[in-house]
Amino acid sequence: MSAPAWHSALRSRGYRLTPQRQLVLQAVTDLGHATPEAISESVREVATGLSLSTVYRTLDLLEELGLVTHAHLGHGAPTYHVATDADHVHLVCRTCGAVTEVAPDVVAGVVERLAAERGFQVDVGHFAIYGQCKRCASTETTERPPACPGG
Amino acid sequence: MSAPAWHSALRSRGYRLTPQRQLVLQAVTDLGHATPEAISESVREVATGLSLSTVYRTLDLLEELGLVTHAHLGHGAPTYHVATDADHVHLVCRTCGAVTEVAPDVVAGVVERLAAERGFQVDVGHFAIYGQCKRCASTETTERPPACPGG
DNA sequence: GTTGGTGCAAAATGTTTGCACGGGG
DNA sequence: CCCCGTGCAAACATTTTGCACCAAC
Repeated sequence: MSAPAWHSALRSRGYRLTPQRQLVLQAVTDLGHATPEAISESVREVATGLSLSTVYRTLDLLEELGLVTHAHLGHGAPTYHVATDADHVHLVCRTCGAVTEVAPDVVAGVVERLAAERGFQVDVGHFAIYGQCKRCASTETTERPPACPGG
Repeated sequence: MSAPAWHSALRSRGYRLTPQRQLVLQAVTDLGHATPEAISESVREVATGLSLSTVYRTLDLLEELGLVTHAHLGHGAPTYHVATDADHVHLVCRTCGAVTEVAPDVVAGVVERLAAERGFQVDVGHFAIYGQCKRCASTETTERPPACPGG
């Protein structure tokens, strides 16, 4: 493990090393795409008493330090992942809510075009691409599932 | 006015015509990108007593009928617009929060590719494209504005 | 006159904040 | 020993829901 990495990321900025911060970072690493609520539950499986507000404060801190980032996959809670994870784009189905990851090169053309034409630096992973997956599109006319699971 | 259009959209599905529904649809039309809160305030300028829960229920209904749609421009409230508006993509700056609209043909390549390779039908307007605008990118090293206005 | 729609208030969901105590450095 | 970080509870922001009344048809 690269324990020294986040270790010094905190220390060098004057922040303290606490078991809570280690637990949250570990949970984000383990869970992949984790909501604050999920992180809180995950931590509670191995330790007691980590409060939800500490999870929020810790995620803010870890994000400020560049150790984690968050993405919006729907109208619900954001999901956090470790910053060392490779960038990826999320496809979210409006009908079944399924989340699929695709490589960022799928949107590379758009990224380059917006950079060249507008000087806009795209963060490809931050918001999902929304739409309808193959299966749901094909059953479209037959069934009409209720609402918009992913927002 | 195409009053008969939404008129019959409601009636043909067995829904009633109410002043509240007309007011909400009018407000969405007038405001362009409107949050439920903004709609509520807008309506209150011309009428009294429209409750916020009715705004939410009415927006759900109008969306189900295909008269309005919503988009997520940040971590805050979603924005609603009339479905007859032309599709457009939103660029949101992580630093200053500015929202810019771009034509959907900028992302047409991605849309086609995902349709061809994955059978995924993209709703280009639903989630914004997140990143950093030209001005904020150029002042990046100088200033460090606080957080993430657009989420 | 029926029944669906509305207003109000309360609950649910997601996040932030004030404050006193305790542990990290 | 200092004071940052934590837990707890309460505030906050947004959306949903239960229920009685009222209005559209």
